[in-house]
Amino acid sequence: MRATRQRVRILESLSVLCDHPTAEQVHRQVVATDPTVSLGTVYKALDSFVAAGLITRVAAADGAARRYDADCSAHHHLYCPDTQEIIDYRDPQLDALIRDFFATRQLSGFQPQGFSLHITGTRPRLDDGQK
Amino acid sequence: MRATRQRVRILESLSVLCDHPTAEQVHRQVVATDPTVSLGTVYKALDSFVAAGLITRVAAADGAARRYDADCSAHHHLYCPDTQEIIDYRDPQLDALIRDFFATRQLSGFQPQGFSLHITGTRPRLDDGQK
DNA sequence: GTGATTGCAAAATCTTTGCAGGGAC
DNA sequence: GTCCCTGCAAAGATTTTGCAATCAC
Repeated sequence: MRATRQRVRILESLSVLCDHPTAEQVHRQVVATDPTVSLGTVYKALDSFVAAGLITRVAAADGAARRYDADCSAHHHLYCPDTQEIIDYRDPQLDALIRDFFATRQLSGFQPQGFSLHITGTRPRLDDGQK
Repeated sequence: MRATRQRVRILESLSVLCDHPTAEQVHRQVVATDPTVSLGTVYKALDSFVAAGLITRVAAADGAARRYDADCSAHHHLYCPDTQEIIDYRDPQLDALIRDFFATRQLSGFQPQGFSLHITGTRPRLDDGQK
């Protein structure tokens, strides 16, 4: 994959936007440092990144726009319907628990490759270092 | 909520479409039995149903359109990126496992209300009664 | 030089909205 | 009768696409 100026800027912006931005939000961030980058390019670049496995699309139940997640390490999501916030949640113990569960319980015909737990709840304030 | 002809038809269609249809697919199904129902009405009715808790929106990572799930009982999703299929997966043991986990581990500031596990994998063929 | 990538703008999708008329209660 | 709901069509929002020019390699 070619390292064009635009793509580098977009990747930079993704790391700045540590939440789960929409394509539009990524574009706004990119334009702040490089006003010539077009929204179409952002869409194309994000597609490329997803195809390359650099980022993932987040499954947002509500809200119209798709969102992207710059962080590809396995993690889970806390979702607050009130604020539309999506917060990363990491917990190795939880991962192990689920992984062990599927190790013993075969899903016939389905080969699990990964999983992500979406936890819905209210008033997210992860004021400890949980994130 | 008023039980209009259109809404009844839409609910019927949702139960026929046991997978996770888009608004467009619901509309096609409804029109098959009642050609006068408009797409706009389908959107409005689906919104009402979601607000009333009768159905939920499914978090589809890929694909442009939102999808709806007529089944509100707690369940998980098997997702195959190749076929874009979303398959319901139910497992009380898994539910208990996760519920117990969060019972002991408090997320500070976040009050979990529900959860859903999204399992990504390949070639789903749940040829047993797992579904 | 070659082929992937960009910018632009138009098109295609998907969803929401406004409003007058109609139906459920 | 009242107020919510419908149909329609237009608007809005989001995403994709085509193509000539440009850039990374």
